[in-house]
Amino acid sequence: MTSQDGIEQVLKAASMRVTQPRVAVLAAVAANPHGDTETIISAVHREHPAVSHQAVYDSLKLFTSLGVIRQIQPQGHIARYETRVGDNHHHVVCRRCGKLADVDCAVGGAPCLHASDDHGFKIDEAEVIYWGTCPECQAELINE
Amino acid sequence: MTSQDGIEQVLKAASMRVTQPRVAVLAAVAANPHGDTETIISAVHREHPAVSHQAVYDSLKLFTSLGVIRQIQPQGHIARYETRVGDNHHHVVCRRCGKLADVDCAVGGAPCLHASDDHGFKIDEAEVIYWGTCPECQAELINE
DNA sequence: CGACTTATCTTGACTCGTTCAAAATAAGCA
DNA sequence: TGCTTATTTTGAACGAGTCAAGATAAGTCG
Repeated sequence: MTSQDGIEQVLKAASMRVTQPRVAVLAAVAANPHGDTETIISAVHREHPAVSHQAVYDSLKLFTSLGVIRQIQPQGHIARYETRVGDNHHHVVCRRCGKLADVDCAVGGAPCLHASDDHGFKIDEAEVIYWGTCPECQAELINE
Repeated sequence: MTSQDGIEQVLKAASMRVTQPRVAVLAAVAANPHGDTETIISAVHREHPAVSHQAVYDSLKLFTSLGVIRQIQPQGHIARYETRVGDNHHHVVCRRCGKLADVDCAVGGAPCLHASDDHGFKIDEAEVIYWGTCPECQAELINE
């Protein structure tokens, strides 16, 4: 799905050009699960030093709107990206160090999607973020 | 709970001073449900023109850490605040205009708090944000 | 009640992730 | 191979939020 060919398919299907920066960005996101923008930019630069940060931002935004990648941005943290989309999974965030991990839906397919009173809103997505403390930080807290 | 006396109780219990800016900020948050920082600052200024934006930021952070108010910050939007805390309710956000509404828990007391696999994280909160389109925006979209 | 201590506030500069805009480049078509 | 125009590069700008130093006032103690 994020293979070289897959990328081209997706882009062409959306009438978008297949460019080096775009391919590099998608590869970087796939290679750095939950990586933030900074990480993605660095990863891209390793292979293609000439790619500008702007191109990375543009590509990330494009892929996000196409549904190929997903942006996650917990409160107080900068944006992170992942290629795992469409399976309705959620995330746990460590309050202390900001680490992020995937969490499959507790309830099944599309949990929590029905609010008790939706105020007339037409809801299309339920985003769940679990907050807590990661194993490493738990250990460090004990040693203080 | 956010009455004049209540505020003093909370602050004193935490060994914090009861100051004009703090009282004004809490009153402003109570009077502007889901108001963003800009709104809170304006509201405070109406009564106390001399209060600085920094004092507002400080107070908001203080009250948030004390658990008196809650900060909500959907992706791509600036921080908003509300005084309704401790009842585990969630929010719907309009993708189009950013409007925010309260949503009571669909499942009951503390839904979704148990992740299927928590990766060793010690989870203390489940934050749910529903994304959709508010009634007004639905109407406008039809008229286009 | 008045002086003191220090938490809190004011002021104003600054950070940093992200966006904007114009000129240069290269992807894809003919 | 050349052309058209979507993308990129470049470099400046934005804005919510933070930092730091000195001024102020809340609470305390005599």
